[in-house]
Amino acid sequence: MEGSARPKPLRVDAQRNRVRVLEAAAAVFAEQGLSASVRDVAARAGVGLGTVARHFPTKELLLDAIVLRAVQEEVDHGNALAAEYEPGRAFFTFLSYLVDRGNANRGLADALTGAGFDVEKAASRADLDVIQVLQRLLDGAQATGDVRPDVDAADVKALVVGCLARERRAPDPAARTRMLAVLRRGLHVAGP
Amino acid sequence: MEGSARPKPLRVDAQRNRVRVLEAAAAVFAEQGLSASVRDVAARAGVGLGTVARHFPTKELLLDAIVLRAVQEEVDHGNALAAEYEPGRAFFTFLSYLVDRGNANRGLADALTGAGFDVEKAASRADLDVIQVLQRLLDGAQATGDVRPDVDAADVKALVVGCLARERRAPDPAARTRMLAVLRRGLHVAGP
DNA sequence: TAAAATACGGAACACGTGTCCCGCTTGTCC
DNA sequence: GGACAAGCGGGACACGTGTTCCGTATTTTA
Repeated sequence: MEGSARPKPLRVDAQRNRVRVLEAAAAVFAEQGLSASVRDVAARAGVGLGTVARHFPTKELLLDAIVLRAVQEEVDHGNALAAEYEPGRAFFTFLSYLVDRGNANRGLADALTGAGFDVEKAASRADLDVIQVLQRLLDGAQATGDVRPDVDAADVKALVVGCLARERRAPDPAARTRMLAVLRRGLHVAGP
Repeated sequence: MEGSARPKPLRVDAQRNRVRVLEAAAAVFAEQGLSASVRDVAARAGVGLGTVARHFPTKELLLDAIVLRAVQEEVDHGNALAAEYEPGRAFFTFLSYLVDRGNANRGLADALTGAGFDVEKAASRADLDVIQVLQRLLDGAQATGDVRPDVDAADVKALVVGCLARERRAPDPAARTRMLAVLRRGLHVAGP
């Protein structure tokens, strides 16, 4: 009830360019992070600056379009995990998933960190949604005694940010495994 | 063999201004992070832009002066801990110290993260020194079996960055304690 | 196919920031 | 105390980046 109820449909070339801009923006932000310039996006899309600006009058709106879509995928994945696995496994699998995604996409890592993009402000839903899903999975894992009860979702998010910081320069799957193992162990409830 | 062997000693007002600039820079970078502007530093010091630029021709040199000094303190503290406590305690105390410092000084947190300052490049000694001390303390704690043997200093540094990310918006001593507890537990060797 | 509406490209502008420069001031030395 | 060197302030410049604007090109519609 939004994209189809517009007063006037976009011209075909405008539709095509909009898609191109979105694809280019996704690629550029994934590679360079959210501080990449709008010029880079326009060049990658093969369009002029004005075209980008018309579809997304402000860089923040362009970031919203990209980041919100990606975050929605994360939220969906988190909910799917919650439905499929028992709480503890769902939670820790989601952690691993977040780390993988953040390492593969610098823009997402930036969004999680809050670098160059105030997630809580304009695109408020974005970060909060990740936090909310994280909280939901965390609640489940804490209820079953799989995770120590004192930590909250913001703690977990920060730990994920730490994992992303590890591979910022040189990707290293072994390090990723180690970091996640430390998190797993650190978050587990103290044994008897 | 450096500050006193200059061809000509600085004029007294130049010496005074140099100190003022350094103090202002330390304060501004601590508050705003390393991306704070040189103009802010000059204004805080009560001097003109030219004065800052003469003493530190480039922002990078100014950052070096501030960051290297602060990092040196951290290194010294780490070495003192190594001398005073047994390895495990020295290591975990140093972690706590790094987190406290990073939370109290946004510039140091930026330096640790590598935000707005390529520590490994010009001021190479800076970050590497923290890494080295961390590695030294870590080696000791691993030798005594206090810390799991697979992690390296870069892993630990990244985890500290994660702790700093937690309090970036709103300082929260309770969260800090929790995060450090998670780290402690996560880094401990697996029990029998 | 011709007229009107719509979109395009990229130059121009605004703004923040690091760096450079020069006329004036202040400290130093005889 | 006067001459000269050294330092000072802050305006000017260079540069990157987000945003705006308008003459031209393309699509839509009658």
